[in-house]
Amino acid sequence: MNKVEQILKILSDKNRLRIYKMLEAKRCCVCEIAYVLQIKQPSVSQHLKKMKDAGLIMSEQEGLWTNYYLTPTSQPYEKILLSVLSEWLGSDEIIQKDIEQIKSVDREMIPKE
Amino acid sequence: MNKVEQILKILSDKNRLRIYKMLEAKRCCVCEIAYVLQIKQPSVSQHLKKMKDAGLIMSEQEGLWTNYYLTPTSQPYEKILLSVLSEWLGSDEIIQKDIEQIKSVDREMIPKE
DNA sequence: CATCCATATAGGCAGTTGCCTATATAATAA
DNA sequence: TTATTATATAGGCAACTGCCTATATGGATG
Repeated sequence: MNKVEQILKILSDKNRLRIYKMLEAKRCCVCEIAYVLQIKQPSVSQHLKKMKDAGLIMSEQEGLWTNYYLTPTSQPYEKILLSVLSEWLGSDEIIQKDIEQIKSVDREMIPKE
Repeated sequence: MNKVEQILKILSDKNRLRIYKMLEAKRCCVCEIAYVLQIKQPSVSQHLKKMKDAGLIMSEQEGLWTNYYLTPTSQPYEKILLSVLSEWLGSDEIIQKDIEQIKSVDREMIPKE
């Protein structure tokens, strides 16, 4: 039950749901996500840390950038749960705009606060 | 997204997950749930209120007792999500004990504090 | 009516959350 | 090395959570 509870807790936050869907669309760095969510970079880092600790996402260094991406889950229940959530969220307007935006954003061009 | 978020938030609590599975097993009154969860009656009432506000459960008066039961959902995504969660939780030891206990408990015989 | 009983509500408290600003870290570039 | 840049971490703060105790509510019964 703890694993279920943990995943539900992690995903029961609007911004983390948005992050999840963005990472589904493409690998993202912290500043891209911060730009789309319109919150400060440290807040994004904290969300990503929680999601990473829960095993939902992973990261890879690319120079100065850290690219985050979804963990390819093999656990059947988790897999199904996430895909249902993903589909459900797919019909959300904000999510749709996020995906559009994250796909077109250029990480080199993001104004630095 | 708000609906998704709300449901995830409601279910991201261990005791509420246990309540959900108990109500799946049978209609329960507050004192039965309090007995199984080993928490005080007001705490159970509060959990139930939240779950009811989220539309997850409903209640019906039966004399002094209030019987709670799962809302028959027609919303497809919610339905699938809940059934996946339910299956996943079905393999949990604590949940299994809860179900056994809630099925055999006699509401007339619960020691009053 | 008055009492009893199951449940609901109010209020308090400690722990958690999500955001922020300030600062540290680590990789790159000059 | 020093400066720059992206990210991580620390610390603070207001809001929220889940539990408790005390009390209110309302149906059932004598």
